[in-house]
Amino acid sequence: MNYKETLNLPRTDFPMKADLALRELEFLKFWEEIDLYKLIIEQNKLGKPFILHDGPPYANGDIHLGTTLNKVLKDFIVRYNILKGHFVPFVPGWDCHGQPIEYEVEKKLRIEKWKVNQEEFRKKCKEYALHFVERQKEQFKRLGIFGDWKKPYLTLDFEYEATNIEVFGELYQRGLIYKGRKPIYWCYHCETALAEAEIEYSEKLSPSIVIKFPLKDELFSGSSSYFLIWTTTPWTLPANVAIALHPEAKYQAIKVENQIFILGYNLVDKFFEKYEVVRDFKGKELEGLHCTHVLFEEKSSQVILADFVSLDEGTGCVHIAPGHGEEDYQIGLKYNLPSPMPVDNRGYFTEEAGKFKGNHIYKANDLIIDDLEKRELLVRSEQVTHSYPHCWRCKNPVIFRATEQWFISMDKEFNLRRKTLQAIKEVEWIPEWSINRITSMVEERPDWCISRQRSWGVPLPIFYCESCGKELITEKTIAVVAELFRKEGADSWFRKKADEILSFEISCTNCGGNKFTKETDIFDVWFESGISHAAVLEKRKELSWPADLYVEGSDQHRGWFQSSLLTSVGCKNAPPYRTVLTHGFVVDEEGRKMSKSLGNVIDPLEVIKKLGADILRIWVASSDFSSDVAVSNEILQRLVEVYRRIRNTARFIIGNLYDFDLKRDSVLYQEMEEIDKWALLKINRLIDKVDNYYRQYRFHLVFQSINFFCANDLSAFYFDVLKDRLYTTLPSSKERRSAQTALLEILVNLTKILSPILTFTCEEIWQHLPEEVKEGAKSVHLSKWPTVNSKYLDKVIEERWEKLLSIRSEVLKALERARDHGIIKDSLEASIILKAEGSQGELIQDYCALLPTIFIVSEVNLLAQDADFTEEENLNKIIYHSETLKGLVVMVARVKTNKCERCWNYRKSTGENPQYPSLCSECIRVIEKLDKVKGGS
RNA sequence: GGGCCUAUAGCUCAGUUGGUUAGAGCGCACCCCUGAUAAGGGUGAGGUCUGUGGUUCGACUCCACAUAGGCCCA
Repeated sequence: MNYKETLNLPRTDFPMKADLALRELEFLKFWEEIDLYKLIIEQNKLGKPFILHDGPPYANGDIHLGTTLNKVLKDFIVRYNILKGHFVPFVPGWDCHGQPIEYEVEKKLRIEKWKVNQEEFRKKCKEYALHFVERQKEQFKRLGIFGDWKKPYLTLDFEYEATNIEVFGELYQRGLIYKGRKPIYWCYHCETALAEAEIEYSEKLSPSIVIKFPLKDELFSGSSSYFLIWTTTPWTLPANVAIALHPEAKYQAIKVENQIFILGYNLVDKFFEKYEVVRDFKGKELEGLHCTHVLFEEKSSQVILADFVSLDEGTGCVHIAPGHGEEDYQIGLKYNLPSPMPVDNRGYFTEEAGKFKGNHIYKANDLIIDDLEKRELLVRSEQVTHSYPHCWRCKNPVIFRATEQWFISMDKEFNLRRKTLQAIKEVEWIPEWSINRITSMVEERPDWCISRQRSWGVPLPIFYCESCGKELITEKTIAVVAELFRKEGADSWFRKKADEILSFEISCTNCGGNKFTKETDIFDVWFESGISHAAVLEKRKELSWPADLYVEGSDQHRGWFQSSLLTSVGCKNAPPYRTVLTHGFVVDEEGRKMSKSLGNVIDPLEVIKKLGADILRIWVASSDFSSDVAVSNEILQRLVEVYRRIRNTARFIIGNLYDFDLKRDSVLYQEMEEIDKWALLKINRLIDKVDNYYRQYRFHLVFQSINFFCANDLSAFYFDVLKDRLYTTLPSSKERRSAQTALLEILVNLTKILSPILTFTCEEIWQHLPEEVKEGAKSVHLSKWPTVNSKYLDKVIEERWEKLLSIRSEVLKALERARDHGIIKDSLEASIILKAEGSQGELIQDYCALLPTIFIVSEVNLLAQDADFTEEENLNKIIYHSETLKGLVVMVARVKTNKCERCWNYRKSTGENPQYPSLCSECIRVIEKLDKVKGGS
């Protein structure tokens, strides 16, 4: 007779195979249909607001694992807070302006920027940006990211563009904005500024000269002294203002034919064969000396110190022209040096270059060398070929040239630096080292250059007087431009003439003129994204300023964290965020960064197609994001296994609830089996633990704890033990209903606490749960975080079962030995006798009746206190002395009773009833009752 | 070259204020089950805690240096 049909085996249509790539799409559709975002926002509108402000990714290309990591982390936080009942509007954003898009548009459309008008070009840029906004939006949605995708913020929104103007105006009012000079790449042929990406390096032939700067100060009596410097750009010498030495490096003064030369100690032999050493110096001992300018005797050049000076090439003494180099410029700021700029747009020397005026710089090279030779200041002159930046367009060599730029001052009266450093202290930075990083960056950063000579961005709202050139920035002009941008967008700046914009009575504060021109520069895109707190948090009614949280990669200490902070402190004297959370970068399994050349790039879109978004989400959840996060195919494969375990845990429960009706069948806590109480205790401990981990943003611990619970507490123990009761007892028996009551509660809670991570799978589980437990939530994401039921936290049960479990693990070891010796195969074939002392013995005594269930064996007996095992060689039994539990001895033998065909236990009663020769008495009782039920119906 | 960060089993992570034989999940090997079945259970093998010095009665833990890697600068 086949008794299988009399068992209550699990039944479910919840598939074992996830098929995430396909199934996830259904849930996306479902969420879309019910407009989940709106429902959640509506449901939590009275909750405490939690504002996580999204940093805008650049609208260029598809998402990668870096953006995936960032958005998924944010999503965990957002969803956890939603479950906690908070009001969590999440408005995603995109950074839409800037040079990379300009570059791509030029390249892709093969249009030459200077041949189309600016408006046309900007239109193309806009199309390009919007195209990628849409693409990335779909990709983020596919990842299961919760957010207001219907109304994201874009830095090219009119309102957003207008806010740039307002913030600029505010900063200007407060005296933070000034016009200064800064060297940038400049092509004299195209007469334009160039961005980093528009530079190509190629070989160039240049003069290479070593010259001597006469020392003015008397250092060594009797002889004239000189600093030796080396340069490959003689044309920059007219702009020389200083000579830089390395502060810690060793320098030497040497005497050659009554002239004294000062240069790097280890470089002397490169220049001189015969010499006499006069003295050694450290670079810093020479600071503050003055030399006569090599070209203009009336000018001087001072000796300064700079860490960037190298003693590996040249002379160890570096010619400094702040107008012609980034490093020179920076050090010039530090020493407050002038930055003469005697070169015009076309590469010709101006008045400022005195006798070289009117000459093109490359022609002037020769003139300068001649001049130096005439005045006996030239030591060596030759030609070298070296790698040099060229214009990508016209292929001519570019120059570094200081031009007028707009800056935000760090140290003027307002003292932005000091205020920002103060503001940093008011913010919580996670992890802790993050505060050091931002602090030292703000301490050391130079003034912020906010102007760019490009087209794709928001113009600086500045007018210039046509007659005297003075800039015009007033409250009124700012308001007018802001209003214009709000209505027509920044494009209007390029469309309209200055007097069309300034359609009211206004005159120059300097000369009274009333004709104006417009500024052609645009804002640095970091300024644009840096004002998002003003353009988004302050302007959108569902949001508020400051944000509770910013979450970005560690590179943003220099980027968005800082640009946001500076604009916020500049306008409001306060930081735009309460907490800043930083994450690391995505690297491969060896810790190397992802790059095409290393061939270790993993595309999230491919992973989604193959494995599903939930696997990527698990990847994020399993990693400690505070440092770099590794990914590889092996890592993803491991995660698939982990996923399966969790999925099957849920499936097992669902399958065992097929006949459970919560209202009809649930068992009161106090009437439950003790092991079921233990299971409820465990899930509640887990809820509490995981709650704390979520709050601390320690998602990998959330995930580990849940994983451990599923694998260890449930699958390996609770479920395994439960099967007998679930399958073999009468369907409506209290024991079985007790188990089902616990199982349902476990699954409901598990699903909720896991839903911020496994968004899709938890929704799938939710759809398989009975309505009564959902409290009306048609999506798991509309449910509430479970409250820990303190009634379940029974310490006595907890301690007792911890001990029982440790005994169990010893018994399992003994069973394994018995298996090795061929005494048993299935653990139900085992009969166990335990010997234990003291409290352990008492515990075993108390639970003796339950132990066969817990151990999944057929018989367990306790050896009398004074008795002992006879340790004779016996092939039919195993005696195992526990190493970890003192005094515990486990004897395993094969049962002598017969196997019940239905429940598979070996029992004395099996076969006693001739009517059911293969069943035990317990199964007979169940069968007869089942028959009665069947017969009656 | 500078600032900040990271380094524990094949993979992902724990490891409380320095204190016994360094833990877990996954993977792997072997075994069991075939009533969670393209599932489930058990046992086990894996670690000079990146290296070298130092502090200490005692260091995975504290200090210094080095190596490898990451981010940001130069």
